[in-house]
Amino acid sequence: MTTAPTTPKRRRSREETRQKLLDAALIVFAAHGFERATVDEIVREAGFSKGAFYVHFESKEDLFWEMLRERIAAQQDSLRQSLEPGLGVEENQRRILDALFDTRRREPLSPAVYYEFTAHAMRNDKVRERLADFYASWHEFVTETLTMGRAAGVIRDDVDISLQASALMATFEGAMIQSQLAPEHLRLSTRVEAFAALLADWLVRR
Amino acid sequence: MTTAPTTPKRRRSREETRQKLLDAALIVFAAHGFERATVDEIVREAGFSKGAFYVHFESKEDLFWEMLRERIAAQQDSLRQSLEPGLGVEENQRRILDALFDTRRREPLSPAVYYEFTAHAMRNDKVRERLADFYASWHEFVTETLTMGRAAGVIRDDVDISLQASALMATFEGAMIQSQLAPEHLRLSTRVEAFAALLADWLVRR
DNA sequence: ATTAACATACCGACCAGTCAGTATTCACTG
DNA sequence: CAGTGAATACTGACTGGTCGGTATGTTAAT
Repeated sequence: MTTAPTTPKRRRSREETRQKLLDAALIVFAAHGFERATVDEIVREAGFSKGAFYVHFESKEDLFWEMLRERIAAQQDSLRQSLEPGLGVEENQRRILDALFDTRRREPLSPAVYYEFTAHAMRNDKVRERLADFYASWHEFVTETLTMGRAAGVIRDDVDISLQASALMATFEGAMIQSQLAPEHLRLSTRVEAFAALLADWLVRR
Repeated sequence: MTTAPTTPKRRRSREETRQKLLDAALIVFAAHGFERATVDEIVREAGFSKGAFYVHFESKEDLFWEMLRERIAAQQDSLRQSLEPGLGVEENQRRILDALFDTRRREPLSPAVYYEFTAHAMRNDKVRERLADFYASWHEFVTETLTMGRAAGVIRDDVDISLQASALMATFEGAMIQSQLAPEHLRLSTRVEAFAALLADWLVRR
């Protein structure tokens, strides 16, 4: 009697290869961005040949979508885990903002990659619509979180919650750009606390 | 006796060519972005040959900087003109926010071009530093405007003004991204007024 | 005749995607 | 269990095309 039937060797190998390609893609995209990253470098990094790539993915963009899906899911999971609804008002508010910044700071894919692809999406309707779905899922996530905050009496409830979520997301995106781009003396990454305080002042019930 | 000595024909022709190339570049960059825009298409659009291009510009990136400088100056001029310090509080606040959105909406260079180049800058220190200078000039502009608003008693003055300017810029950048990217039901461009009201609520003295 | 302004042909590098071939594993048979 | 053919996973040389930049030629003003 053998051990419980595992997935066949073939199949396991296939999935391993796919995952290695995804991992390599994460590294290469982070280093060079979407346009400049080459399939050749991705497969070299993964230790495979070009042919292997096109067995697993239709195109470079196809691969990118897969990677994006994985990353966004991971980010949302990370955020969900850092929210503890049982804590006090002050503490919870701080946690939300800290978690927002921390999660993005730890992200292996640099903000530049997201912005580059966003720019790409702005020019291509098909791509834009697909990326908009991801954006919508973020919006939903933020709205849910704000709803929890309102229920706990932490978040102000005198404005439209969807608009509130949009505004929070907009502010956050902009802050991320600044943290990457702005000259040192204006950089917010070095004073996240101050910025978080501003955001809090805006969001919090008063 | 001839008429007053104008600039020599040679020279005038040279400057005209340069300007035509810049105009064509604006169109082509807007259509395809920085990476995908080709020098060939720019010169075709301008009605010249490739040789002419490299007489006037060192490289594609060189041309882009020139264009960026021109566009940002134009935007700031446009904003400056729409601010009339003599008006009432409510009216002036509305004008500031409207002007912000309007100016960017009318901009011939699409937001995508800025984001793509920003992403490019995030990966290259030399480029980043140079783009950061432009960012700093925007920050200075916004700070000056806020200072005027404070003097008029319109803008709240209980937070650091530099941070306030950064936050306003961040929010605005994010809103622009959303207006290009978000799905229709979340798009802010169709409800700028609501967003402006949120921003105002945050900025305005209370 | 000289020179500035521009034209044209070209180069070398790059790169996404293809395809015919190879090595490895699996399924089946006797 | 050995043997065998077929399917699978992957290889890597190749293609067709693109594009930034250059070298050299041509024209017209001075």
